[in-house]
Amino acid sequence: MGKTGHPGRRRTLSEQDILDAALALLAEGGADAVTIRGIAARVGVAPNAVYTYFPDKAAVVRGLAEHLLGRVNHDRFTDPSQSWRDRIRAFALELRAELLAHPGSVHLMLSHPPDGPHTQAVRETLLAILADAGLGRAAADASYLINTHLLGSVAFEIAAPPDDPEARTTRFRWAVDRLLDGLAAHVATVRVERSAPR
Amino acid sequence: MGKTGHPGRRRTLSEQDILDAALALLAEGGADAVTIRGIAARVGVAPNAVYTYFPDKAAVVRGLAEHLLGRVNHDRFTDPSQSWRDRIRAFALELRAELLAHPGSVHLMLSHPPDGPHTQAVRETLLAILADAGLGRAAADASYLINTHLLGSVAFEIAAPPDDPEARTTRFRWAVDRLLDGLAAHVATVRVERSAPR
DNA sequence: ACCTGAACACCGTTCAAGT
DNA sequence: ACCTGAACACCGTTCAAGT
Repeated sequence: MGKTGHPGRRRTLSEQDILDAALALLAEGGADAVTIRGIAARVGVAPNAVYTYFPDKAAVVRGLAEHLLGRVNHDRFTDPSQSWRDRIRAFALELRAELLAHPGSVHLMLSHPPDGPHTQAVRETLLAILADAGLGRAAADASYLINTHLLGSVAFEIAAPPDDPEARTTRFRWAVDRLLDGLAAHVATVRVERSAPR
Repeated sequence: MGKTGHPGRRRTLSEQDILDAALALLAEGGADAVTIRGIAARVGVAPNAVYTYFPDKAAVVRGLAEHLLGRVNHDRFTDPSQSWRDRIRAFALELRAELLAHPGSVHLMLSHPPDGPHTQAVRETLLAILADAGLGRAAADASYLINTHLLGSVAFEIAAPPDDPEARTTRFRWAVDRLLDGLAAHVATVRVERSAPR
């Protein structure tokens, strides 16, 4: 199906092959190792052949970030039997773990902000939780606050000298709890406004 | 004074000349434009001559970040006549403005975390305010929370498409206020522990 | 000590050409 | 349509040599 064009054409590669190679390079050598030439060498092709699948390096990097965000399981955060605080805590910890597992991914996302379907799915999951929490119109700002803290936090952790990883997790949880306290205080404000609109 | 060594030597450059050139390149072309060869060309010297003043590019970049942090005026944040909330708000807004004025500086700091005297001065100013706020042992974690949010926030703002700058400032202030609410709630907790130690 | 010229080992990207 | 070889315009860094 689809318009495969002429049938006699070679398509030795797929976009996924390229993203897999990029992911492997990211895992082995960090963000600096994610290189068009390195990807090409890893999939056994000339460097410029990569440009058949992606228009430029930025597109490859966005695809890579998308691929990473596609690995998060949303179901655990939409379960309404848990409190919104617990759900956001779990959400933040899961994404942090995913980003920490791929050092350099944060720098890639900060320099080339992704905006594909997986990215939007993650954004909407977070927005749904915040709406459940009762943040109303401020849900978007709260989402921005959490994303911002998450990326900044992981970027710092990767750049900083490797001290005790358990202490870093504790520090991250502490920060998230302060954030949640701040959001909870604002929820109370919103509630007051809503019950006394004038 | 000092040990200038042999008097007949040329010293056409200073470390400051190199940092000034790097700052100009950062202002003109962003983080990617900060390049050893570009700096050398701008100060009128062969590329490898830069290695006489700095051991490698990372050192230049750290020096550049240091230079930027040296521009913040600490006095405005140590004034005890203002509330700690106002002082942290001013601190965050000032640093954000300084970083936004030099697009790319955040990426430089995130990839090469600075640790010179100006960096430490900024850190200690923030710690002092947080100690004033009554955060006690949690001051370090709170400082980390604010730094993390600040850098992540600015990185996001620079990477995102240039929408209304005033709206972005409003969003930033909103986020800082949520953070302060969260910290204030924790101050109350600390106070309770201190007045009832057993 | 400070600077130069030349080189090494890389980059991303483009172009012309082959199938 | 997809791939190759060759090239262009860059990087950071090192080395040997000059003063």
